[in-house]
Amino acid sequence: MNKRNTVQRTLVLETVKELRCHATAEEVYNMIVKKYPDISRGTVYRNLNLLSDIGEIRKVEVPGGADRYDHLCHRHYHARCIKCGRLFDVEMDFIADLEKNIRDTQGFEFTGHDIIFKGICPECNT
Amino acid sequence: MNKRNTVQRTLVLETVKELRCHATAEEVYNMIVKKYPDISRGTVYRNLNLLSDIGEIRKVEVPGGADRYDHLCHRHYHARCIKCGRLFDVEMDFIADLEKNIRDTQGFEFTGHDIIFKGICPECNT
DNA sequence: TATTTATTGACAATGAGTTCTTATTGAGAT
DNA sequence: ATCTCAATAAGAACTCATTGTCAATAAATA
Repeated sequence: MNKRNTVQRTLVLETVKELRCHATAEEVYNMIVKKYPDISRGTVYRNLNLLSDIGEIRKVEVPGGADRYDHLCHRHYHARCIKCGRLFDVEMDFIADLEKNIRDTQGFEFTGHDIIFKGICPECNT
Repeated sequence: MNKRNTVQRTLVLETVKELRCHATAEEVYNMIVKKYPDISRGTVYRNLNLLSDIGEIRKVEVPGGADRYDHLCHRHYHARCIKCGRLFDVEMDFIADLEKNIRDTQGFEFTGHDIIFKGICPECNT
């Protein structure tokens, strides 16, 4: 099951890099389709997953929204407005060793974490 | 727009309490439907959202998985197995003042947070 | 060049959740 | 106790993001 270099795969990787941080699959698709109209959505999804599996890009799963794909930019957290439901980036240092605080891992092998803050966004707070 | 006490609403609340922590909407629905076969999925979703809006239960949004609903047990964090997708409780002190670390709140009024660890559970790690 | 098989495009299917329409019902007013 | 009517329910249809299926295509290699 070795990987092949396809035009489509290369385009997906290039486009994620080009779009910088947290592009959605749809955004990547829309960008590619301008230059390569025959590409299918499925191919974009498949390659985004494959590229994140082999560590070329990072998948950021977002509750209540489309997954985001980052080229290797800084790790960050998110906040959701409890009124309008929108998601925002939070300016806070990434806590790399948060897993150390877990008392009893119970055999779980931790590989990372997400933090989702909740609150009311400026626009809803009037 | 005042709330009414309906049989269905009561059932949803009772069931979330009964199932203890982090039940999904689907689990709540499956439990209720045994005793009350006419309830609709929509009603369960609507009431879970309503009950969490008024603070009777707590919604835990899980990236890459269905939302969970906790009865008001002690605040705690969760871990999601990236292989089987199941959710586990994590034994770690609640960080009450985590919001203090946010550099620029940008007018956002924070009211809380969730942390979801990722990793591989003991059963999947064999 | 021929062969093998990973990958693609097209699109159906899924999962989670929301929204629509119509009918019903809880609870305050009479 | 009955009336009234907005809140709510049932059930279907829908959205959105994503995955699965499969015949056709095209990289890698032999």
